[in-house]
Amino acid sequence: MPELPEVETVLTGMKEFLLGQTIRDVKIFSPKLRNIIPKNLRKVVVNQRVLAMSRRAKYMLWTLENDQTIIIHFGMTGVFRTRVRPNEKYHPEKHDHVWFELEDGTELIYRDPRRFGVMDLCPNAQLEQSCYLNHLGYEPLDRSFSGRSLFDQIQRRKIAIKQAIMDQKLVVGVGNIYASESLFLAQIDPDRAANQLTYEEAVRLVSAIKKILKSAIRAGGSTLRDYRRIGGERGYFQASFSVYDREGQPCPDCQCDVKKTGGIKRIVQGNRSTFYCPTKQR
DNA sequence: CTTTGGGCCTGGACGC
DNA sequence: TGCGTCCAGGCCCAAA
Repeated sequence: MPELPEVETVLTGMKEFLLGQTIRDVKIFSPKLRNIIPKNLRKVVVNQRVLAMSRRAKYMLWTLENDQTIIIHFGMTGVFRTRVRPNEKYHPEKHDHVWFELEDGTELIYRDPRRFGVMDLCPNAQLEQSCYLNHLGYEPLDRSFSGRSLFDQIQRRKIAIKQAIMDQKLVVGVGNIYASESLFLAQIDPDRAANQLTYEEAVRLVSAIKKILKSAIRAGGSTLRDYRRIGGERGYFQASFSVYDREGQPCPDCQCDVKKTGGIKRIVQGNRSTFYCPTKQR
């Protein structure tokens, strides 16, 4: 469950019941995710209050009283679900990896079938220098991420612009879906070399990225397969996709004869699917 | 420095 | 029904 809008939506949902609460217990069922969950997680976390919750890139961060932070990344298929005051004891289901119990009895379960996610600890003071955060680029919704900053960053990049905006060293949080959608809104061909964009195109692209991410957050993210909000609800931004996963269909306000043009095209860039409209995107 | 390709994992859809 | 292949929202790292 991956990109920025999904992480932001889950963060907002989880703040409502986790922020300010004390973690009463933790159990790890399978420590092997992308990295090994630290053995001392339980020891470090139990009886600690969650003082702050935030997001950096696609990472969710829980700041504890003891100046430690829990770092969580959902990989491709990570989800949290809750159980509230269950009558029967919890038995882990397939792919349940970590279980938290809160002071009010709420149980929080991390599930991740493909185990590409991350759960780790880091002292607050070292968080920015940690291997997870130290190389990350601009937050796309920050004012500092502008047409100028993107334009400057891509001057030496010959890769396709679509791959450039998915590079977390440049700008974070933009994954495969929102990269395609942003490039459609900016009317830029995803296969253009990054350093061939004009300044005006960079401005247009940055404003498209911000607009797409904000409206996806308002829609609670996109649910294609695994992603769910904390209460199990689906996001509904997928209903607003212009091009993603719509190969052969007309794009919004399409004036073409789709029988002739073939509609939206799917290409592969860096082993990932890209969807775009060859007529509108140049 | 940048770029490319492989690897990490499981499950679902599809063709035969 | 079963088997093989391909595909999936992310990220890291070695090698060129």
